[in-house]
Amino acid sequence: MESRCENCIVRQFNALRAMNKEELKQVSDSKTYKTIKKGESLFEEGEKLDGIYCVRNGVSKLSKLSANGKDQIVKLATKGEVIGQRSVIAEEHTNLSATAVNDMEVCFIPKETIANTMHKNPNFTLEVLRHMAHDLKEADDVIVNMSQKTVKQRVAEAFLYLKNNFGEDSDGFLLLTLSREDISNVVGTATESCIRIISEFKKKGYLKTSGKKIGVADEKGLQNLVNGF
Amino acid sequence: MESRCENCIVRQFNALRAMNKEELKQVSDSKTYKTIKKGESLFEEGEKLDGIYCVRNGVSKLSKLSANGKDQIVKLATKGEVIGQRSVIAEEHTNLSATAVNDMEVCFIPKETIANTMHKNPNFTLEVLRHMAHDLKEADDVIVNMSQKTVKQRVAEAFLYLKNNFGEDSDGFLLLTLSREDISNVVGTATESCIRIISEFKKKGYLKTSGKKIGVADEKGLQNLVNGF
DNA sequence: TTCAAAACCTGATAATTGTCATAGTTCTCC
DNA sequence: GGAGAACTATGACAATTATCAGGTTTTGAA
Repeated sequence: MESRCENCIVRQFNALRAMNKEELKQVSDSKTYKTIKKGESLFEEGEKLDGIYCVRNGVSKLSKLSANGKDQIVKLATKGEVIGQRSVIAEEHTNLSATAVNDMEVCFIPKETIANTMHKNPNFTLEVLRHMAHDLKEADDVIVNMSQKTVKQRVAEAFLYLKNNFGEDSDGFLLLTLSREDISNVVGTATESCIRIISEFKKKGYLKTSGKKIGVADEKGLQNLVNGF
Repeated sequence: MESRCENCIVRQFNALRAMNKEELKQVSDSKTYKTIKKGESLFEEGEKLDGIYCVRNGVSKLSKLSANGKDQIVKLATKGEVIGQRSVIAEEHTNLSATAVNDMEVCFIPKETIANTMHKNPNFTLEVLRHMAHDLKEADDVIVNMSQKTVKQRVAEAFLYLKNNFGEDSDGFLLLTLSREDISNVVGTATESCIRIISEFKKKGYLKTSGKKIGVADEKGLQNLVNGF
């Protein structure tokens, strides 16, 4: 399953696209390939990271344990995204835990390789900066949603997000299946409340289910709910 | 009130510390000095920015209007901090509005000057990146607090934050006086709920007031509350 | 100084959300 | 293929928080 970064499609989605051939070669030579099984963790909150992870396949949840014992999922990272860069750049311990939501394939790139390129290639650093600027905007938007929208609106928004970012199969069911608990932890609510709202949405025709799978049945309806109608 | 950036103390707190003499001269020559009165806005959400603001004095709230008509304050920026860099770096319209909470003095630096330095000086870009990494961490923490802590805990936390980041006078009253509405908008709650909790904290001896001024009277007590005791 | 507007405060009530208890369902793995 | 674990579901109730309505106090501008 190993391959050369130069030919990696995934790279097109992240800051590594700004690297030149020589730099990519260095990454290719120093990287290690890993598989992580569903439920296993890439790293835990507070750990010191020696490099960053580039996701080739699968999805990871980035979460933080709060004082009341609940995990808050802050972000879901999928194919093409890089995990751990914030901590490596700031030279701090990680602020979040990363856990595989399904089976994953990732490349681990040692921090020295990254630091090396950042000192030599301003374009790469700038590209990393742009990606982080984007992450920051998203985080700010999440803050506003968390504090100003009702749980019902946030659940609706979560399903629209899952549909638009992870897609659906030919029958209209979400490709990324999260447990009810994970959905609650994205939304920031009690699992029971989340389940109740999903049931309600099903009754109202906004969602459909088939076994464990959930699908968006009425995107407009959900969108109206999010917008407060 | 004009002065040379080379001698500006404020610069020590932000990414401009990584600039060399020549670059600072360029900033000094292109910057403009502005004063903004309490309540006036530096920019509104959705505007296109032609540069960044470096705060020399005063405090600005960065907020976003949500669908229900309430402002959510995402960050308070004070002396030494830079405002608008995210939007300039990402070359996007601003995501937040910036409004002066009290009278401000700021320097406006055209984006060309910044872009110019970023392309030439990797250390500067890296320093900007580090600051943004820090902002992102703080934003992630806010997300967790918003979704997992009660309003009471968040109010307690807000006062501890105000004390530790903006200081208090010799009588122990907060130097930064926010309206009850602004506090609610930081905490993400209804103004009435916020006022009620402030009253309660006063009765319990956690806070003290004198006219419009509020002071932290029992830091330990507030901290315990935040931690869930 | 005065008066209107804004800010602050409190009570009553309703709506939202969380918690606890319990039961059904699905999944896993021996 | 069956036992136990984990996940999903629902009801009853409690706690939290928002909303509305009415006051008082403070502020700022004429």
